[in-house]
Amino acid sequence: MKKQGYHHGNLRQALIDAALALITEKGPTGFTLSEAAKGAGVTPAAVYRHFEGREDIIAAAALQGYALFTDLLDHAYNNGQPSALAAFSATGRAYLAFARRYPGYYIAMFESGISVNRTPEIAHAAARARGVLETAASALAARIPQDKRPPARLFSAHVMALSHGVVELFARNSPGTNHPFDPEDLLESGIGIYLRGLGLIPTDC
Amino acid sequence: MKKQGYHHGNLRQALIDAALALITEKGPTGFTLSEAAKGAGVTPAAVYRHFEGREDIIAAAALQGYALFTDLLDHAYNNGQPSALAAFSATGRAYLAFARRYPGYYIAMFESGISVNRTPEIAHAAARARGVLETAASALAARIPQDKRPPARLFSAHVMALSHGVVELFARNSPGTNHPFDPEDLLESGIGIYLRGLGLIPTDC
DNA sequence: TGTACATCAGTGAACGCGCGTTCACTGATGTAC
DNA sequence: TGTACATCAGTGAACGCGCGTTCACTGATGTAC
Repeated sequence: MKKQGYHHGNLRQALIDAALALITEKGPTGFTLSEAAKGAGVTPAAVYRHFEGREDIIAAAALQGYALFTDLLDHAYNNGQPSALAAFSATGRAYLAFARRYPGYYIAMFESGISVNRTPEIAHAAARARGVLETAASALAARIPQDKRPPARLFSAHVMALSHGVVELFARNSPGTNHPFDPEDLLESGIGIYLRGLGLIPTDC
Repeated sequence: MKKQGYHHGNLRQALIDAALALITEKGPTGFTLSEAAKGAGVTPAAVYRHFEGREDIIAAAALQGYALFTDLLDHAYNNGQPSALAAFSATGRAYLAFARRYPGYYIAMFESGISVNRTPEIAHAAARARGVLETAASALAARIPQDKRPPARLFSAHVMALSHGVVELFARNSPGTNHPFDPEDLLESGIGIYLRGLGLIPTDC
């Protein structure tokens, strides 16, 4: 937050950061253009030098979020090392870790009402993130006999749904709600059981 | 919508219905007290005869939603008949069916920002719904050898998370988004693989 | 059955507020000569 | 190095709007006698 006089320096990013802070603190509804401007130490009118309007700020935040998300997933995937299974699990954990470490981005991406199809850029960024999960799923699927192999997209969709559900239902600290399970454990055990169901983890039957 | 003159008859329910319609159409943000009043054919001020304010309407809708949700889940569970497994699967399907048939209720319950702990009534209603899923999970868990049986709450949480994730990521028709999978198939296959992982459906290993 | 009256669900005008957005402007910066 | 000027990122005042909420009110309903 280095602000020296009339010109801001990097107002665009400062506005996105302010928006993320507001979203994190008060939910997607609690974000207004005016307040984001105030957060960045600037008049509401100045916002229009960098964004088309209120929604455009959230969209920009979501776009950044998808890029970061992809990076984290990709880093967790680690080119499928040390094993397809370990890499896949790590990717699942990274999903939850992202949601917990960057709630503002997560909300902008999934809860703000911004459609992935708002701009081609966002659609592309979201597709890249999905791509990482599907790559991880493919590598893992290769270990299942071809005739009983489910489409990789199907089970990456399962893992996405499970992860998203865990985030939304169990990783949001609604005041007063005390969840009986640690979200990380919940996701880990859920994916474990699921992978056993696919025959990718040995059962003792 | 039978409105005969000065007195409305059942304004309270009419307001809830108007709120649900608005929420369904425009999302949780697109709901305003004034517009709900207009939808019910009444002055905004009249709302205060029945509700404490804007949020109170959503809370009332959510409460009704939880009651209906519980009924549907309970009906699908059907006292565990014809089998624990079939009853459990039916309950999972009912989760998704509720979200698709009553999107307004679903949004009020899960996406509106209304906390389950807002009132004891809502908390209780939500707990009842969860109770049905846990009962179904318990009956099923009884078929797993006791020493390797996971807590019923754990795997009912898994199924809730998977179901919720499927609803949020794949059952919302964001304009322009074309999902490769039918949500019902996605949930069904996901639960199937999961149950196989628990050893509740025979594998051929 | 008819009248007086209490109850209560609605009206409609008014309010203050913060919002998003616009506009003509001005101060700072960087560049050409 | 110094000056003139173009560029552009910000200001600040103003706007119209719809919001939630309040208030004194009034019309409709139901009940006591």
